[in-house]
Amino acid sequence: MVIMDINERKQLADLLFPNIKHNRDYYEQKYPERKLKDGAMVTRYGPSPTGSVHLGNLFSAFCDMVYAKQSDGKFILRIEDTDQKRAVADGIDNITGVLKGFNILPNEGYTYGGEYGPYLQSERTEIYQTYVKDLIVQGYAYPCFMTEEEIASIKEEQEINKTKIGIYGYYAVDRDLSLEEVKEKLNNKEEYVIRLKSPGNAKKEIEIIDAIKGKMKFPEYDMDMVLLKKDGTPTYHLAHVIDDHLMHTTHVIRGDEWVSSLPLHIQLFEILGFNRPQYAHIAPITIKDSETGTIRKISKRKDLWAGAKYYEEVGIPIEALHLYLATIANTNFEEWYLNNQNKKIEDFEFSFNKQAIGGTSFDEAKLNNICKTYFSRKSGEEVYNETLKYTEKFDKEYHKLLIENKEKMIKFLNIEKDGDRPRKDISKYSDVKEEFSYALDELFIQENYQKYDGDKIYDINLVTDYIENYLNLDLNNETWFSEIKEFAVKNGYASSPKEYKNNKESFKGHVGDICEALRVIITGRTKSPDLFSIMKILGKETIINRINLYKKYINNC
RNA sequence: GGUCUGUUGGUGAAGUGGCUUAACACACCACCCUCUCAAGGUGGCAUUCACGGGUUCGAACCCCGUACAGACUACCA
Repeated sequence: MVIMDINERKQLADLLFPNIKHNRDYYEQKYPERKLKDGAMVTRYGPSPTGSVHLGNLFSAFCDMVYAKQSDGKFILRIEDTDQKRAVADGIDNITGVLKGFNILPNEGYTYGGEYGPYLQSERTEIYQTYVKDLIVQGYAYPCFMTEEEIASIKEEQEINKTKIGIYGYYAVDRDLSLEEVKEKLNNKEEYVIRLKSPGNAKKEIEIIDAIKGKMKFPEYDMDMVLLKKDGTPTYHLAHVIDDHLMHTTHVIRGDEWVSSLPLHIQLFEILGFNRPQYAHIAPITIKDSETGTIRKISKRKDLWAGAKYYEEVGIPIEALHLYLATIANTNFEEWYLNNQNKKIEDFEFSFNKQAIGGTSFDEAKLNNICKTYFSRKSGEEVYNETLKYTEKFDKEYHKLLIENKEKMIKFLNIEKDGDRPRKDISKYSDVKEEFSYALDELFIQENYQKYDGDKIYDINLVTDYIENYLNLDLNNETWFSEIKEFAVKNGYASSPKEYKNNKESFKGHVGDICEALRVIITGRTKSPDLFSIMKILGKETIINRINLYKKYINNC
């Protein structure tokens, strides 16, 4: 075995990369240190355009944004598209579109521009190769001609021997090929990858401090990992190290599926002579599988809510989703927000040591509750306007009705909004149509008492008498209620449920029963927001029409 | 098989050796308020922090072992 000397390595490097013009100093100068204030974090989100975006991606990008923003740093969007095989048409547009749609806005990167581009890894091949060329000269990388079959049989052997799987030490057969041998293989047009010639010793231990997970110990990395693939494009590992160095990332926030490759990344930073960023590995969003009972990562296929599109389609407000992401990002956010109801997410100081270490389970009920609270704090007009944006895209018919009935709808949406106990009955934009189906005649006629789930038939004469002869829509709520009590008493009903309960034989029922009849006839359901408010908005004429509608309904029964 | 990381009520979780008779929120249940619902109020819901050992005057918190779960172990990211 002959180990190449420096001159041979230089020859090899030129042989392998004849077209690389620049040396690494060129890039080091091209991408100088950023001029940011002390403590500013430079974060980056690096999606690969392989399909639809899911909640976990959104969460990761959200964290990047929040930490950069609060420290007056930079949040970079870098597209990690080095694997052409996995690329999906429109993948990139989809990602940028979804991020924008969810109001997660990078301040530098692909489509956002900046001084540290290109931000598409597929356009950075020359940069990666420049550094790899240098690594070959340094003796830290070499061409490996092993075929897929050879590697597979090594893996098989390692499985049988129960040793560590991979290409390292004894198994790295092309590690110390002589220059002549390499030339010969090259002449034979043998295909090759460039592998790291790892200087690590697995018997030694390294310690790494992760901003979220804390102290972690690993054996030193000793595998000859692929740096450049057969087609000359980099693997994730190489691209990560070079990009984050050149873009001056200060904090690598990424999913914790990467912690296992941390020793590799650390080693790459070392042999390349780069300062390394801080790492913050975030826990994946998990779910307890209802079938198996086990905890697993969320899955776009199995979990409806896992896909980013779901939130848009169903009408979850972006801000509410941000609130939810913030509560899973920092464990103390929820309580803070409860105590600081009028503050915004931006006012909260996120910190890595308040970030969950284990998997964070998705809690749909909690999201729902956050949404309800969100809606309850919005005025009727705000809810109207936001709903309009939603229906424009997802419910054209209803959208038209909303526009035609703006004033009226806002009034409905404002029912029981004032005071410190606003209604909490809407959790998403699509609920508006559902919850206020009685508001508009067009919808009500369609629905026509189908929602009524009881089997009572209400006294039409009593209701008609009340509406025609007693109802005064100019009153306020309290006087209205005392009047309907009087009406109840006049007709042999008790004025309160309590009174009725104590003396059932003397009454036909109580005010509540009359209200129930009114409610069902007017709204088609046994539950509704404040009845008098609804009647006021609807007006006497509409109410009378509904009584007639109810008559028809009864006759058909 | 190997490496790494986790394991606190129905759920999300707080907790970094004495302030913990385990916070808070969601869910659930009961009662109250009440014309229905939503909301609100009051109370209930882990005698115990996966299990077994150890260190300590003292442990959910530190150490060791076991079990279980998750991630990685690709020329994918």
